[in-house]
Amino acid sequence: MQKTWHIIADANSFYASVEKVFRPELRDKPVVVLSNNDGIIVALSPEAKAIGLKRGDAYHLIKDLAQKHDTQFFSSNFILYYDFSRRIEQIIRRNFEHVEKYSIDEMFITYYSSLNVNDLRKILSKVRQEILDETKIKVSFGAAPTKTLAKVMNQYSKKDNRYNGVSILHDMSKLKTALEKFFVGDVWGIGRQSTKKLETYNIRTAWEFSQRNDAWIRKNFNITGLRTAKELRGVPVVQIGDITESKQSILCSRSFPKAIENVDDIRAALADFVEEVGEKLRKQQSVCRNVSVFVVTAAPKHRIHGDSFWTQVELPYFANDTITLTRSAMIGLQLLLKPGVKYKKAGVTVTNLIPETNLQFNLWQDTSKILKFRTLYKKIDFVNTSVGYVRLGVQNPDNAVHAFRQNLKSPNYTTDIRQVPKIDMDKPLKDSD
DNA sequence: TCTGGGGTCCTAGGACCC
DNA sequence: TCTGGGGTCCTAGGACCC
Repeated sequence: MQKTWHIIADANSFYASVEKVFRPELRDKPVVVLSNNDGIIVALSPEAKAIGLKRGDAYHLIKDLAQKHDTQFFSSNFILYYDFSRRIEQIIRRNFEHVEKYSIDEMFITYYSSLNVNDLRKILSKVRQEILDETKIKVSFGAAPTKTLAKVMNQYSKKDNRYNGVSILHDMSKLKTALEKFFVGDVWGIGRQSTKKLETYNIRTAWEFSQRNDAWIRKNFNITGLRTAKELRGVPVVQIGDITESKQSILCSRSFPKAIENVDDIRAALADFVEEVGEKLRKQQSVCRNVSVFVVTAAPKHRIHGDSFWTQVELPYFANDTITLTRSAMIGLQLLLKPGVKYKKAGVTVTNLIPETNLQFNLWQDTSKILKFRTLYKKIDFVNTSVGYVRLGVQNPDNAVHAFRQNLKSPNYTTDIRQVPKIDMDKPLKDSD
């Protein structure tokens, strides 16, 4: 009989594993990847977890301790990680028909099959080995009748080496056992707030949560919580959007390495962010109607976070050219900035997106100007992706005070010919090379 | 000196309509 | 004494994910 399997493929400690690929001498060492500006930990190898480091720890606070354990730090190198993500995706797609990319290191597979559990295990193990051979990245598989249960099984396969990276829930009589040992806060869809609330009801395991009645769950955790509970019971209800589909909003924001007070510097930073957003918008062939701008002030001494201020500007027409977007963003920014205040972060979001082809004009609009901008930016995008560097006057590329601090970045080994790993031809090759 | 960034979905409440 | 009812759309903010 044909069965529907939901399978999640998830790369282990993805960013840290990618960094290790090119630095084999770090194989058994703690490796940590830092956020932009080398601020906090965003990924860590198992060895780094073992010495007590956690995702979210501030670099400057754990640096000394970590270095005692010979930890290697890296600034994040997204070009490199995206390239590996793409390679892994290709291998999965050549093996399975229904694949949804869920994040940079996760893919959901829907698999319709009458295979028995052992044959399914063989297939997943084979694909896992292909990925390991071709990219040197370890991927874990979890398979179950629902996506949420697949994520549960995936965690089991990651935590326990005996699974060899493949864990399948095929026998629903084993469901209770699997969920009774599973902390409710680790369930996909149950975050910090819900975990806290569940604690007050004395609910600690995924099993206890799943056994509550629908009305109670709906009341306390709304429709999302109810969906999670149903999935835990084995009823598939969760749908996800593939991240490769068109986005509904596009955001670019950045913390500054140093707080900025100068208005022109903030404007230049925001203009850069708008440009990035515009490029992404045009790449997915959308136009937007709203541009939101936000700024975050530098935090007072006794606080970690500053205050954040936000405003939204409606464009006169749906647009995706950087000139129109920048003009509106600057109007928004002007409303937010106060003299004498230092800012730590700024960002811009475009919302209310529709496909470019749906673009409608008002009767009284000067459409020739709008179309001129669109054509202009097709050309600018071409120039910028090939040889050139076309920017608006408000941007200030030679003096970007908001440039990242990235002191620990690895080379773009796989995407930049000048940065490919070099082999020293004077040294004799060993078998291990 | 120093603590990412980029998304999605849901809901309550307000505005507005008849 | 008593102060409609029902519907839609939009928005801000919260919770969650990686």
